[in-house]
Amino acid sequence: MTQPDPSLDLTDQDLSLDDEAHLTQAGCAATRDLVFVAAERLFAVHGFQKVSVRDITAEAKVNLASINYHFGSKDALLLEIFTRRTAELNRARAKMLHEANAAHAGKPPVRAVLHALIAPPVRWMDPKGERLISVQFLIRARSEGTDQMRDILRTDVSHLRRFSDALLVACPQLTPEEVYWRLHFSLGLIHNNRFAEFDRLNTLSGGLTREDEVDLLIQRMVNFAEAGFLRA
Amino acid sequence: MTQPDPSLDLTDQDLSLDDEAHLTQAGCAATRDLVFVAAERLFAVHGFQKVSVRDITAEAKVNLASINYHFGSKDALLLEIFTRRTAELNRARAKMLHEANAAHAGKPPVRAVLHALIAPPVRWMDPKGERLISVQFLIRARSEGTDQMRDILRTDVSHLRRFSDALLVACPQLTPEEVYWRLHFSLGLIHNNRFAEFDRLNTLSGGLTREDEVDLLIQRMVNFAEAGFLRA
DNA sequence: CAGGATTTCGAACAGTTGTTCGTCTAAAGA
DNA sequence: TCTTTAGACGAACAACTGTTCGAAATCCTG
Repeated sequence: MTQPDPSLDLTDQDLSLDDEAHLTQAGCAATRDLVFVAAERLFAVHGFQKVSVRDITAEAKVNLASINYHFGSKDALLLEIFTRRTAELNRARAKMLHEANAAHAGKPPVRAVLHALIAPPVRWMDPKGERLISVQFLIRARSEGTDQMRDILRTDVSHLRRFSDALLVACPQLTPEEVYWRLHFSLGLIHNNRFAEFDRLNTLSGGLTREDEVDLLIQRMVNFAEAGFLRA
Repeated sequence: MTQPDPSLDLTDQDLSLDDEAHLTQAGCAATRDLVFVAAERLFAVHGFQKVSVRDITAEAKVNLASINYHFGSKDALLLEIFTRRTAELNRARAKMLHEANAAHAGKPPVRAVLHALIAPPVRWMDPKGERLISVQFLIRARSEGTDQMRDILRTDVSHLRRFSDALLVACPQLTPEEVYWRLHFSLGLIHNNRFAEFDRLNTLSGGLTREDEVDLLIQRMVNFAEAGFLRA
């Protein structure tokens, strides 16, 4: 690592941030946090428009006016959930890309880059974990989100560019345009994995009940994407 | 006010059906058709929940009660658009698969099967055509649709099974489970190609303004998916 | 043209939406 | 102890939702 690329690197504070630092101290769940988790769950399950502020406050067992008092508006609450979860996901991806860079002298192979891109969100999909609703929320935000959310996704190319730069280094035979398209396709593998689709696939394949199902799914996805990148 | 019976399934004699046979004769756009096209457009652009019946009737320049009179309810209108467009898309795909079977003595290669799966919806995405809103509507229905719509998609495995069967024949070295997963991934390539994402990609790649852009995109997607299937 | 059927129209319905207001409670600071 | 202040609470607001109804208008057939 004679000349570290700043775009592929991470600042130390990025990697050490605590995702749950926002919670009220002493683990005491304040009204604000109750609203946050209830809203995220309901939004993830039923969609943004179908959930009213009364549904949220009822689920959180707090007063109706709490949302407007603590977050300003329903849309502001939505946006705060979105920005926090997006930052967490980006951080997890950046951390894995950082480790891949360290392990391969700044030139990680295609498979390592794709793994850093795919593994974090798919790991969140583990039904045993409590991150499932967060990734379901983020996937929903991609299509049902407000214009402001989509602007954030669109202007957040700096995060995506770390991966496209790494893939360009790993695939010198490909033009940048080709790399961008195949990266786009790889992202499509992830976004299509909402859990409603899992049922549809279960009808065909016979179920996903294995214990290590998530890791196996990651391997399948990385295999598929890697083949698309290694193609001539 | 008789309801049509659009069958989502398809037999070989259906391949010659006219998609626009439902329109009022002599091209005269009746109120029902005005509502249909206006609703499809608004739903595709703004989403299902954000569009009210007053938005639709205003866009169509018809009376407010027209939706309930001609379709029964807002949800029934939504469902009719969905079933019709789904049937049209399935028919186009089945026709291409049928032709691939005829051209390859019943054993088409992987590439031909994937092309039959990918080309029809991506062709609809051509901004020059008038099918763009239809495919945008269908993509939206996949995540925002009612439970009834998702039931139709989930139980419509007979359509998808034609392709999985053809892929099983073309890839005898793969287990059925592997084929189903890779087919799932290939579908993800398509569903991720909503046009909002195109802008995001444009920021990276520099724009998609070529005349034959759609055909080139189909080639890229088929290349990517084929590589994933031909992988050992 | 007559008259039944079909469609259009305006108005209103009852319910839900996000938000706001004034008041009350309770803990912290001086 | 008195004052300040952040938060919780119930009630209400105005706007909007999908739907329904009866009357008016139009079309089609005999």
